[in-house]
Amino acid sequence: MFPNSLEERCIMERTSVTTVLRAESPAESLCVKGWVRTLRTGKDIAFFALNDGSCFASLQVVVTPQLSNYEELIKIGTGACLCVEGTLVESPASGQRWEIHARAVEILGPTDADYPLQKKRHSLEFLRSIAHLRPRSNTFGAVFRMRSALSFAVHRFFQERGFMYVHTPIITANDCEGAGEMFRVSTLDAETPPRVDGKIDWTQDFFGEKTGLTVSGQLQGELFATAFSDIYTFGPTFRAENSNTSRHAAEFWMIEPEIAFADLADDCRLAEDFLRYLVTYALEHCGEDLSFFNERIESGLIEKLESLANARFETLTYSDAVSRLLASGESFQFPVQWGLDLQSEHERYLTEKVIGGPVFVTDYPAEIKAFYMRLNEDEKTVAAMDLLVPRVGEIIGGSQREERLEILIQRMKQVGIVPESLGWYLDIRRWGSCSHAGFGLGFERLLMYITGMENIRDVIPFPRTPGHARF
RNA sequence: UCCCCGGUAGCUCAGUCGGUAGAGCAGGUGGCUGUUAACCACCCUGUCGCUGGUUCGAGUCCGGCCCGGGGAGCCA
Repeated sequence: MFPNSLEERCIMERTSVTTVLRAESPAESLCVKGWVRTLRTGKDIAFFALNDGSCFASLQVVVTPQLSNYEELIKIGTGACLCVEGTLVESPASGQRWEIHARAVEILGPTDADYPLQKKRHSLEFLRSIAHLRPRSNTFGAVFRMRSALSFAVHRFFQERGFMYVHTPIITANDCEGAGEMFRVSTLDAETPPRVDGKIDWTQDFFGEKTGLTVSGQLQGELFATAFSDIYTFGPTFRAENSNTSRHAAEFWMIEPEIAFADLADDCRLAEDFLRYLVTYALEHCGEDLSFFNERIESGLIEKLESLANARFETLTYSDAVSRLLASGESFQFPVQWGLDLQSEHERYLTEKVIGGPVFVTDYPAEIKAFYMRLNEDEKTVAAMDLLVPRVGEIIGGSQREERLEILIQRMKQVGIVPESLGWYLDIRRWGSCSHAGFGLGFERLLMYITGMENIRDVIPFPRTPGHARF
């Protein structure tokens, strides 16, 4: 197509910027491809900062008028895509160790004056409005490299421990999981759906019943835990809540391990190991990106993460937590009283002031927790746990599950769920039931904690929130 | 969904008491430089979110709507 073009000659031997920057010695000839972040041009010399996303740093390309297309090159704009072939040498100037002296530069994709990204600081809101271009910015480059690295770390943690990865369904007919509003999945004609007695006849829908997008893989996860002992899910989750906050999205990714032959203490130990592993992984493998977040996004971030990685995780019962809050003398906006759920301000006070580190709050009143959590001996509380960390509050929520059939049925009736509608879930308790436990971690909330980003939309490649499904 | 704040050039923002719109960056032209978000000079850039109203006159004051941000609720 382009015979003898530089691009064609380079295809087999492109070197990533991250590889080039890790070089031990100079190289006579190599080829890099990427997008121009900033450029400084002059009559006798020009500098391009070339970035290919393989790492945070850009590679300095030095271009001189000896190149036949020099006049054309110094007219390119930020964002142009280049193929550069040249010599890798140690940089004589400060600011970078290596630079490439170009022998040939081909403009693979030019830009024009309309290219929205400039070599200046943009607001996160503006970048969000051009979600298709923001991965080329420093901040989002770092965020999405981090997202990829931590996804891998999640799998590595569980796989190293012999957990089985299970794909729970995206489409589900469980309308009573109680975890939030579901998106409807239907092939019925929205204009004129079939009706019986004025009501929509879902039996004529694609699946023969009312279905929606999953709000949690936990129930199916429990099934697999009672066959494979230790399992985890890690997949997309959907909530149709009209909540417009910096911490909620309509589509997000959730991690839900489920372990058989385990009680609440085992569950807490797993959650502690997991969080410590992920934070340590980030510190060990994402140093360059973390330094950027530490400098530009959240000052003190690395110190916060190191402190968590080395912290002792305390445990406090809900009853003790309420007593400690009442005894603190602190005036809170929301009331503290046994039986009421802890508010965000209470959670942060507990982890930041009372404990001064990560803390599990356990054994909540049954009335404020889900039906599947195991009823304690006192018959007032359930074996639930929330892991609270400084600056964020709740980051993990889990429980030991109710494995006793009669008690589970009773709890379902109390909260208005028809037991027959979840017959398949009850069957676990009917045949070969065993104690089991698990927890849920919102992947984006973890990312927010580790990167310091304050809006959930800024850690999702293409965020979906009420009124927004563009790109 | 509720409460608070905001919307001015491509971007970030200023705009006094209501008197007819401005700076930096980006873009263009030229100069200069082993440069580091380079620098210097000149040039270009506007439906002041939309819509009604008050006024001789509205970016500025008032109502409605749209969009964005923060907080709350719900939760992960």
